[in-house]
Amino acid sequence: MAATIRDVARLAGVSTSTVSRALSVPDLVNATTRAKVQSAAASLGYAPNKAARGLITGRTGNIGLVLPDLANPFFPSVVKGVQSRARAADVAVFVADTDENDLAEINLVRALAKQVDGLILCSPRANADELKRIAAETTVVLVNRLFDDIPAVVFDHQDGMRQAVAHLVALGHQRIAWVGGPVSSWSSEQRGSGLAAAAASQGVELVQVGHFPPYYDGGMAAADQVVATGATAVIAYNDLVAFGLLGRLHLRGLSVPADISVVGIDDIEAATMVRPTLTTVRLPKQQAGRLAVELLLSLLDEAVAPTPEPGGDSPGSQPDRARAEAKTNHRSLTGELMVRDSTGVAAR
Amino acid sequence: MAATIRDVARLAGVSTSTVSRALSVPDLVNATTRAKVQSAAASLGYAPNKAARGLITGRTGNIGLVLPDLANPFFPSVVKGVQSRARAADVAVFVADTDENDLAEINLVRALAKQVDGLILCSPRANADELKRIAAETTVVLVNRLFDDIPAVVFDHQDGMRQAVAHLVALGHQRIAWVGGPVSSWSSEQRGSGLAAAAASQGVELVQVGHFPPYYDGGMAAADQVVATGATAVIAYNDLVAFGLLGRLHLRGLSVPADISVVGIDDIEAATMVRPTLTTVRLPKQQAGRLAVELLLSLLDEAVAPTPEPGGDSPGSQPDRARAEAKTNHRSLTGELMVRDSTGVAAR
DNA sequence: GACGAGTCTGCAATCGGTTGTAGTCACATG
DNA sequence: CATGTGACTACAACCGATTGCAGACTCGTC
Repeated sequence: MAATIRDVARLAGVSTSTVSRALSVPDLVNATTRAKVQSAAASLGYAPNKAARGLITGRTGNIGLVLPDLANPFFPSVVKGVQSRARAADVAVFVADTDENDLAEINLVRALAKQVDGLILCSPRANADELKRIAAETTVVLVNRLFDDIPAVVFDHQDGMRQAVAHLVALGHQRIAWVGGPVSSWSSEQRGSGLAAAAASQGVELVQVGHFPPYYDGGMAAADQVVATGATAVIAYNDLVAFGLLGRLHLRGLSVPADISVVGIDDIEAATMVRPTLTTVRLPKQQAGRLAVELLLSLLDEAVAPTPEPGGDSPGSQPDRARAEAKTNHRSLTGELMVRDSTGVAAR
Repeated sequence: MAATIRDVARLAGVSTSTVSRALSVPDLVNATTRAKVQSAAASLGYAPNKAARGLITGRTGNIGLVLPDLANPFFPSVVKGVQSRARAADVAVFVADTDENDLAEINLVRALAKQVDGLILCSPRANADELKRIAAETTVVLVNRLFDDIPAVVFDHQDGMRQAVAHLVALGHQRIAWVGGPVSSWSSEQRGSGLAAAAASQGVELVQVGHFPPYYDGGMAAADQVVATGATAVIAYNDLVAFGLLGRLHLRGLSVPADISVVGIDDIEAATMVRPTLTTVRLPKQQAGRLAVELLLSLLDEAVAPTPEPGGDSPGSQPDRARAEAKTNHRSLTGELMVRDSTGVAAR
């Protein structure tokens, strides 16, 4: 069906090796030969077979993207970022949805790992040991999770939470509820501790109302507990949970923000579609996706053209530099508070 | 790194061909040999290299899924359906988002086509000629679009629109507005004509207010024209557009459903998160995805073990049966009206 | 005990590329 | 004119699997 390198070679009157070189390392072949080959290739619409190339080079030109739940609008944004960047580098992206299931997650990772050059794990639920093992046998970039020295792109939750708390404090809130996400979620932990720090430094009370599924229903389930805390403002693990809070609060006849202020995290598109529109911390999701790809690609390049063995000739020297280098594999993106209608001056 | 077939062969004390057969066509090898091979393979954690296999078999074990916009929650649902079914068949899925851009669409298709066994095109925007060409050079299944004999999974918009109109008629609405989607959208056309038919047969007036982008902003833009028509009810191209209508109507101080009823199409999750909750036609999105994969896989099987040439021995005979067979490549799924708070008895 | 039939297994070619190595050729130099 | 040099290009092995074909082996039968 498709043209092979042999077809091109025949048409150009050269050998297949010359074709291969003319197309991948043009400097190695004579200019006139190169031109012949290139025009032959063009006229046949030749494109090298990725599988065949991968067989010999050991690289597939594909990457994998594993995430918990495509139905959560947070993730499609990341996917878009990943795709746009990957496309520019001419690599294709396998996308896999784990349905928030950590078992499915490691199975998918295992299955994908063999077909890709590297993997991007977005908000992985896997535990530390599994993560460690995965990273040991595959090139991996984490998004929205930090673990050891595994390269990662994360959001600066400390800062995001600080912004949210500052906003609420300015509105007079003194007692803020926090609706946590899944226990296995790194970002939930980060957001929680970021909040705790922010609340402490800004002199307000923070009360956690537990862990809830990161869906609308999770927010519904949390709402009554939030009300019971007597807090005048609540920060939700993510926007979906915030929506659930809004829904249940409305059912109970409580008015937002008059009776209670609600803050989300993520800034998914729907945040401006609900009423009241949702005050939330916007995370640069697409950018995270793009950065993750860049990080991954640079790691892959590095692997093929390895930098001099760290400490190879002078073992133990410059440990600080080594650590600093490792640090550069962690990119932190800051969020931005979007103030909308769901927050107002504290009740009472 | 990973174990190859040679490693297994060595460990089992047989040749690579025996290993290959023992694992793929077990009947061909002696039971004891087979057991030896299988345990060797298991102990090495052997899994055949897909690229190498693909090289000789011509099949990659991958499929591609192309869709207009992952940010529209309609599509992630389809993706989920596709993935769950594909995973069961051990095929991996490339996902590509075209950003509603028909040019990007054909480029992506072209790029993907070489790396996959088949393609699922979801709500493709490509025109007829391009579609024809694509289908000619790749195994393709369409979702949410019908064209010629290309295998497809579609939704029965006739019926969905009939349900929506019946609901509105029962509420006393006599003049219904229709907010169309993109002009290049097949489903918009279908929904429009389905509506026209339903309105005619049920004796109510239908007024189209043009074509709008399938986003929240499209609904915002359409709302004022809808109001100007004097219609007491409006059906939107999809839920996102309906949300936009709700938003703009609210801004204008109109109350839904007291002043005007709003109906969406899709039933994305957010339909129950907005206020008022949205009456909408639920489309079985995941099922569509699953069916599309099944259709695609069966077509691929067929291609490898082709059925007797249609009309080969008795040309021209049984044209009806042939046509009926072609028809079986079109699956139609019916939607279901979800009545919620955005529809009520007609104003006045 | 030899031969035929029937099973099973191994050899080797093949898929479409890449790449180390050896060979060709033109040219310049002694 | 013979030889050395450098710049290209062709040959062939190889990546990891699959598969047609032929050889080996077992067993039953005459």
